[in-house]
Amino acid sequence: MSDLALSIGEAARAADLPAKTIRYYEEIGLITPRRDANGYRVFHAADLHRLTFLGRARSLGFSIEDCRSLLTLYADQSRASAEVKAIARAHLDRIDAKMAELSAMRATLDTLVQSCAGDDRPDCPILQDLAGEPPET
Amino acid sequence: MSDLALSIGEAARAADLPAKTIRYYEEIGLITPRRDANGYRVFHAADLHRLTFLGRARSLGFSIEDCRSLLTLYADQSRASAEVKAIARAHLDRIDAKMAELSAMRATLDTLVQSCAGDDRPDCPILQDLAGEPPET
DNA sequence: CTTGACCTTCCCGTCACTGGAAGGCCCATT
DNA sequence: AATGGGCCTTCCAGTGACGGGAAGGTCAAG
Repeated sequence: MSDLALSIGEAARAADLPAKTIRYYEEIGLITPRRDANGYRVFHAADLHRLTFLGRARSLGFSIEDCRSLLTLYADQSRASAEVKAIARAHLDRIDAKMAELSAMRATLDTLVQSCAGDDRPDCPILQDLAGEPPET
Repeated sequence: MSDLALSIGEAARAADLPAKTIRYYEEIGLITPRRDANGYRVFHAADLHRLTFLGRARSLGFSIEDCRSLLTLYADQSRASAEVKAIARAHLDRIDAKMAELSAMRATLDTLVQSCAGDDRPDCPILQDLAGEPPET
């Protein structure tokens, strides 16, 4: 039952988000803070709650649209946890795909870096690979 | 000694890059194909070589600016392989950082997904976590 | 009354493209 | 000669999720 009312700067500090990001979230309809008589945004406890929710979800890599869905589900008392889980699992799959991609890049790059002398001579297996020349065996 | 001369569509097929991407690379100065009398771009062997180089470098995740540097080094016969290696190693470090970030997300998400029943009931540890509620022990 | 720290909106830039519109060119068929 | 289809050209706008910065309003302190 607090009558907490914060300015955007205070909300930014409290939610550990840049004020710019908070304005952006309002612009795309993720939050709708009230306005004071002077036009300043006023953030109450519920707004702060949504902001921290967003900060946490974004830090887990959920897209903005995922966040929008998750917030909707969060507010819906009659939700099915299966819906939440489906979003999370889809995101997990994207993460796995990205990691596989990075892992493949990493493996190739690491091999190339290992094989390059890295001195002041011009010979470079990295450039050779990029140029499509077969590696010397 | 071939007098190979390809249109952008042919070059796109040969280099396995979208024509749009090739035009973009020209726009930002990565390639400078000649022009035919009718204004059409004409790609010769050297252009194709640069395009495949770019395709390979991009597929390894190098940024466009990295690619620009790598192409310059490739063309510079008096380069030091150390310069190439430095770019590659910096990129490797970025990949490692990204993978670590994804890995951390993945671990948290996986735990949450595992703990969610995923049925038609509303109770959801994923939402609880996002909302900042401590997990039930 | 001024200073300085806030706040407001608005617009541009990021990165590496992608999509689409409007129009020109070329070859083949009718 | 006209038409059709498939190329090609340029230009403009949008993507995701903000960040930078300008121009100006507001407010409490000194």
